[in-house]
Amino acid sequence: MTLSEQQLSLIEEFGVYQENNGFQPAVARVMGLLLVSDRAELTFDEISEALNISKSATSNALNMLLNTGHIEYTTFPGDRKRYFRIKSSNWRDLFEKKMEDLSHLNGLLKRVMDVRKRENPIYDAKLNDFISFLDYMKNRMPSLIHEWEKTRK
Amino acid sequence: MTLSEQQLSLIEEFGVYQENNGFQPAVARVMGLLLVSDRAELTFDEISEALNISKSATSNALNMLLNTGHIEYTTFPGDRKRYFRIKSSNWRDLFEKKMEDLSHLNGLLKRVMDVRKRENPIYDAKLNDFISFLDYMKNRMPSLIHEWEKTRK
DNA sequence: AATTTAGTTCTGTAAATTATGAACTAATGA
DNA sequence: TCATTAGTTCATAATTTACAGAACTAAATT
Repeated sequence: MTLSEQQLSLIEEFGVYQENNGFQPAVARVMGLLLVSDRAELTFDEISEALNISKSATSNALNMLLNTGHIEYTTFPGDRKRYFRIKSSNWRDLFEKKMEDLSHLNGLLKRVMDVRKRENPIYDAKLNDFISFLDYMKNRMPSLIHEWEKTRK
Repeated sequence: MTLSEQQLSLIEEFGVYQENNGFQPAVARVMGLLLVSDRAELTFDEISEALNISKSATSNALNMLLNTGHIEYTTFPGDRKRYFRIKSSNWRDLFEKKMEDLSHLNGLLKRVMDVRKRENPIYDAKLNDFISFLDYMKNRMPSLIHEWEKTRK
């Protein structure tokens, strides 16, 4: 399997992006490779060779991605290899994780408001604003998604 | 300055949350402390003592947060100390960063679609869907924010 | 039965991160 | 003038992480 310059640099850029989302470097590169490769499904050895990472790193990365539900694999009769691919259903999950993350933040901020006893309540107004903003966004999400789905048909 | 059990554990939880957003542990704790403390403004030594971190770690954390615009300070005549507080304007920025991050992702995904030559275009449909979904969300954001502002008045 | 294949698991370690403590500075106060 | 205050800077120590390489396993193939 050969990768173009563009594919290689996109793997790196996507890799860095996913490192910032908490993935290990090699794990993030595997995701990038499965995303940009011309073939949707790649074997263990193809991944290891394309990214120039050891078998142990490859094994670790693939198992991590399998456990977290980011990839899956198929097999073919009479072929012991597994063919790994990105779980396409996971795109929407990625968005939802960001939203859940904001929800988590909002939970923390609400507890902040409960816990602290500010002598000067001026500082509370802005924080309350933000909390209500996040609540509003969260409430609007389902209808937004619904509206988008309508535009698709 | 004394902190309740609740405040202490909230500092830790918020700290972990911000570590996942790429902040150093001590930096994340300083943000947490400034957020939950009863007084909105704290001095260098109060921060250092409350969190039990060295002066150098405190200095590093405060300068980092000042440089990135997360905190600011006031001074008072005849008092050499600086009084640090969270920049309240930064709440909305936090949300915007998440949105920009999704925008960055979408840019990468569009390039993925350009670069790869999938023999089986079935895998492309889902990705295209997600790209269009992110575009839709981005376009709707300004009006959503506007709507929220109206509910506030 | 021996070899190959498709991985996994187990050390070891290089590199990066994060914090400490000690020495320093620059301004203020006694 | 000497001490104190409010920090900063630097060298270094302690962790953490991330991966390589070698040894291993379990199934299939020869």
